[in-house]
Amino acid sequence: MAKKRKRQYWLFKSEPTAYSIDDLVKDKSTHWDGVRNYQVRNMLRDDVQVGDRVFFYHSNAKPMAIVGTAKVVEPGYADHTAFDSKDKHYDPKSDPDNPTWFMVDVEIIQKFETPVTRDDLKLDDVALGMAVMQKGSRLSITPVAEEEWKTIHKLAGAKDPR
DNA sequence: GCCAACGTTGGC
DNA sequence: GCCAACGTTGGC
Repeated sequence: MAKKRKRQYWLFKSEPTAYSIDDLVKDKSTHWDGVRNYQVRNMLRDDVQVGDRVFFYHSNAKPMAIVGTAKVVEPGYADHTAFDSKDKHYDPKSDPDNPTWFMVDVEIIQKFETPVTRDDLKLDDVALGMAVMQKGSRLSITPVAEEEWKTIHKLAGAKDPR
């Protein structure tokens, strides 16, 4: 039997005006579409796997915060919004037979009762080390260490369900 | 292949 | 609203 890959952790950014944690609570699961950055594309295509855990982060928001968690339920596949000329993220250069852009599906685990705000994150040494906290960090998806995953659950006063 | 101009992201 | 930090584009 093949050796089981260890679960990995990620942080996905979204502007709540575009898609918020409440939208995910309502939808239960969603396509994480619209990524148009090659570094992030590579992660969605190659690295993000079913069962991986995801922090949902609100960017450009009041407050900016980690607002909940989700899990990956479908690995990277073609982002069909790139093929739709009416879509905001339409990219005529992406060929359906050899797509440029990828997305994954995620499903809600929990919305934190107490979001962990960016200001909170600054006050914790472990949280402060997260990729999303580094100056100039613009990637909409970044890897998260297991220690960071646990620390943020503590800061949220939340359980980390299996 | 270089790099200046331009556009976008996203914190402050 | 400002602007730093990038990523992308296109002329050369």
